Amino acid sequence: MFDPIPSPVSFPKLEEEVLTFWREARVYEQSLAQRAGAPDFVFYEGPPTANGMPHPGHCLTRAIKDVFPRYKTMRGFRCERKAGWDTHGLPVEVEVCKELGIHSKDEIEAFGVEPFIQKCQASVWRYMQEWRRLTERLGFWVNLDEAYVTYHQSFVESVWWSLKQFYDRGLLYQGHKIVWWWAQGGTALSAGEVGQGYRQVADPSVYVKFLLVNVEENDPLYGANLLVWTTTPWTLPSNQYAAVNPELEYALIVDAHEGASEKLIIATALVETIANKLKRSLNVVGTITGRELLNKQYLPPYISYFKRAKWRAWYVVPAEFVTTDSGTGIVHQAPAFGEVDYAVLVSEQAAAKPSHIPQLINCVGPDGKFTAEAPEFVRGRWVKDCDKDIIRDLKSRGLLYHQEQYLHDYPFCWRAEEDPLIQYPRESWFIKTSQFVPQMLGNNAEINWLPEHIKDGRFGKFLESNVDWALSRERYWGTPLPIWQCEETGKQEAIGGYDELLAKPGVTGTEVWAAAKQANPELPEDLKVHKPYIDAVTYDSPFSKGARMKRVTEVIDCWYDSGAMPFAQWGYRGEPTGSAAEKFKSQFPADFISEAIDQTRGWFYSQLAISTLLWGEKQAEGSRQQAVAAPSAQTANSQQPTAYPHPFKNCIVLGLMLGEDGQKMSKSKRNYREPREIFDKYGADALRWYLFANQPPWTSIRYSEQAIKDSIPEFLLRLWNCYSFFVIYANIDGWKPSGQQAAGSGQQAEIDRWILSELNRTVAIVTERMDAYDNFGACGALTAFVDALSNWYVRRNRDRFWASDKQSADKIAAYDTLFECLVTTTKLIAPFTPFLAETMWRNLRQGLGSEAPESVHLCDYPSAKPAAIDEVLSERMRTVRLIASLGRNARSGADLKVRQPLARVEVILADPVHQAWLEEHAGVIADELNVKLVEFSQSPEKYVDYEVLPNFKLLGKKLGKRMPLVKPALAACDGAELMAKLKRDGAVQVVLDGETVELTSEELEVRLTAKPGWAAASEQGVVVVLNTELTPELVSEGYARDLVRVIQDRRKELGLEFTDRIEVGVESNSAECLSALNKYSEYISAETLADRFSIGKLQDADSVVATLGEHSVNVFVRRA
RNA sequence: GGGUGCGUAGCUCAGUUGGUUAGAGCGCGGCCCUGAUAAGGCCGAGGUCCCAGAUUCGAGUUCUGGCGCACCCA
Repeated sequence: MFDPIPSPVSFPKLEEEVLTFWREARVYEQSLAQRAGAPDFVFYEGPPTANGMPHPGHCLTRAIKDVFPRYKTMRGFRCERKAGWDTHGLPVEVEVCKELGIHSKDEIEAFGVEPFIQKCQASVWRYMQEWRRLTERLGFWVNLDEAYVTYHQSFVESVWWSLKQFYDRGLLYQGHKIVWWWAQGGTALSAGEVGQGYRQVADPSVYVKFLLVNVEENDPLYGANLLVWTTTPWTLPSNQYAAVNPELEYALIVDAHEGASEKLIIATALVETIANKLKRSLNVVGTITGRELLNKQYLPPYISYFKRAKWRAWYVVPAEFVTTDSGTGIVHQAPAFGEVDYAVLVSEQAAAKPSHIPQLINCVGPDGKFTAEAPEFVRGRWVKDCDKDIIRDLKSRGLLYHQEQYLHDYPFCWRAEEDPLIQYPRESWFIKTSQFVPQMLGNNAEINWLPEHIKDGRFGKFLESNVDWALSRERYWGTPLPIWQCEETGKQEAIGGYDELLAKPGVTGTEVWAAAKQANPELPEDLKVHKPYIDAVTYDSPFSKGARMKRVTEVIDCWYDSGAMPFAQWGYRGEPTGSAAEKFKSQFPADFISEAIDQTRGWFYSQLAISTLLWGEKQAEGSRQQAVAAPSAQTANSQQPTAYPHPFKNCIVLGLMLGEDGQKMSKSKRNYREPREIFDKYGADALRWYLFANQPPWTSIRYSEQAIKDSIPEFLLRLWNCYSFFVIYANIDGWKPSGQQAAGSGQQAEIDRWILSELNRTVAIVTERMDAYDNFGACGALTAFVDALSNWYVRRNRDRFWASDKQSADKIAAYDTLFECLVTTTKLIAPFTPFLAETMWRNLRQGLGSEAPESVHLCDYPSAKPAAIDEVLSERMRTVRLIASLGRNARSGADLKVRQPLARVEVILADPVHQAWLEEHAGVIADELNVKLVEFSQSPEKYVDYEVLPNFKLLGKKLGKRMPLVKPALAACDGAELMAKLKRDGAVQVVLDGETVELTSEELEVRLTAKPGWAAASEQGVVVVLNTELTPELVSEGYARDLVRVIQDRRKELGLEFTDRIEVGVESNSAECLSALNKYSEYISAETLADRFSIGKLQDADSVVATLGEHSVNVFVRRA
């Protein structure tokens, strides 16, 4: 006996039961233990930040991360799934600041770094429970209990180890970086934060004259001014260069107005635009190329306020970014306040002699106020407030040529809305990733990206434009940068671990941590490698006697943490042996990772960059490349290079999930539902199936509650109904599996052979698709199979299950077949909808004997039996289904409902190849269409027109340009004649361009259409014609079928069991009708399990009124 | 401004190496079937496959240029 199926089914409730079972039976652990010694399938969890509530978009990520490991496990691999948490970074600090009601770094310092980071550590887990719950409830199997955590000491030390490798190889250096700077708060903002703060504002746009100097008197440029454009007047005191595009043409103009005359240089293309602005004409007296302007010196607007050393400034430099879209074609350059400007300085520095390297001109302090080097009238003032005064000053000195307002988007601080951000140079630590672009590209080339365009598209392009990784952050809660610096000489060294630090000579400062721990024993040990405790640890400088080594103050970008997880999750520090080394080696590189597309520059990059720099490429036989990680003297335990790709081989890049309104998901807009609500209402499987089956995972997906809901009837419920049907009747009949699979003998019913063929075809497709990481394709095959099972196999075979002889071989074969289909399907769907699969399995396995695993997730994935696949049979059955469909279509057109039996249908096939087989199976068609006779017409001309069409695909190559002539030439012939000739000779001749061409039947396609006037339907070379004549016998039988239906409805209404016997009575004014029913009383009784069928009232039974044809009938039903 | 991706039915999306009648689901209207079924089937309305060029005998599909949207970068 199988357990009876609850009705109506509640998937969420079943899922909760499954969760309990998984937990209690430790099924995940078993699934791993079972694969001990099996080949590893390596999965990396990209660490989420448990610093916000999870939303449906996270469900997609977590579902995709689940389905492939489950699949691979069932396919025989061992797939450990170590969870991870990303715990460092500014977002955590901001959360804590919010809680404390503070904003700036000063306020954090005032609060105290020590309690601050303690709060950060405690705050990281704010939403942990939600994340755990989501993970578990979604059915994402991952080892949460042994998750890696980026603030843990072992993780931090692993990161230090890798940074030490880079430092020792000269890949970690200090430099400047232009950042978006919140001057009032004294902090840089990340790109994401900057993006949040853009607002449209009007800024002054000024055209300023820079007089060319050191020009010969006879030079046409003598006395000329560069007309320079800027929208940030406050940067003019820090002017360093003027940039032109060497490829552009510039005009020397003479502007005479108000009695004066001045010589100006502007881009030729902009002369007219500027003249229009001034509302006067400008006289072009000569032209000069941008290239010729290079290196010309000019007088900067505020020269006297900056003390220049021996290096050069204030001359014309080339810059490709200069365009004629706006301005003057000459751009003021203040490298301190713009990333592109800064790049110009860097290239000038590179070109300069070592003794004359230009330095950055910057007369603004980190507080956003002008310094002593600035003109006196702005000193000490906030730069943005000085725009007007500077403009006034320029005007009074005759340097201002033109001024206007300029509308543009400008970023403000998202935490202090009134504070505009400025670009500002900060000292920063960099990793020299740009040196490794070829290696990173080589590594990338070997990765299997899904979708493929990521490789050479977004990700590849990003790698090509690689700039050095700005690693450091002037913040508090992050992995401390492990560089200690000599306070005397400034010399530095990297430290690769806490123990290494403690082993240094003359170490002091550890007592700071010890004291803190004593004061608060609850403090996690992990904090001792964090600020401020680690900063307190100093040691004797090897560089200068008596000096101390102190740590630099920075922490690192938390993206580095995430990218280091392939080794840091095990705390691996390059040891050749030991447990961390073993774990690392067996779990590197990953076979599979997945995140959304926003991780292109995030985790995908951080992993690839770190891995490529650390391990390079193993040299293949005859490889053209040197391994990049060649061991050097300083890195004695440097790692062996690894073959590309690493650290991941296959990566599914998910699309972003949008809210119900197509906008970004946002809590405030309420454009999505909390995952928990979805689980309670529809269940995790419904959500998972929606995510897997509705679209390829990389398309951006619009959250749709309706679509989640729809996945229940479309797939889950349809399968469930097949399963439910099986259990109901198997229990009624006391069926027990024979232990043998459905018989493969010649005796096997064709339809059984058919569904098993479909089943095996499905298995083949699903495994092939899943091996290619295509869950969408796999789901499509599963949907098609469940449809075939439900809407053809089960429906067509109900009679076999209802047969009264419980031991009939045919009945048992039907059970065997359906059982095999269900068991196999259950395993097939297990990775996708693990809960439904488990529920079905736990019941069905009772038919499999005691050896059957207790969980479907402990089973091996089915493999296709090629011998069971019969493509010809598939095609034949498709034709049967097509005929049935056309027959119903024809009935509908003739207004003849299916319950009305008809005498005959005629079927006409354009291609008779399967006709003989179909004739043998005419019974199925007759039954489906409720007709007495199915004929395959030999003389169909009276019903159909033939249309002979060319097979374009085949003929296109053969005929080329004559192709368009074929269709009209064929249409001009009589279709029936062509058809006859084709049948006889296998080919026909047509004349094209005066030339006779022979076309074989293979090169032609014959279409049939029903002639008008018949109850007929046609499609794809098949016509079905109904005989619509109704005899009194047929009408009577129709009444009987109608009545059966009424009685069945009534049984349901009365809540009778499937097996209950009943008594039936009917009364009617129509003697004709009653006699018709009486004639079919045996049929009616058999169909409805009636012990007695009588004309007249039944006592103790309410009647229902039914309409049979024209007649009204009272029907009585009661339990026998 | 640059890069990447996407524009197919009212909505959500499929559409294989180019092949001549462009599909599915939902929704809408009508009908049918059903003692496993919260299902299922049939019919109907609904499409300038974003636009324009090019290649080709033939383009939703390939190429070029626009337009629109999204994301990333500036």
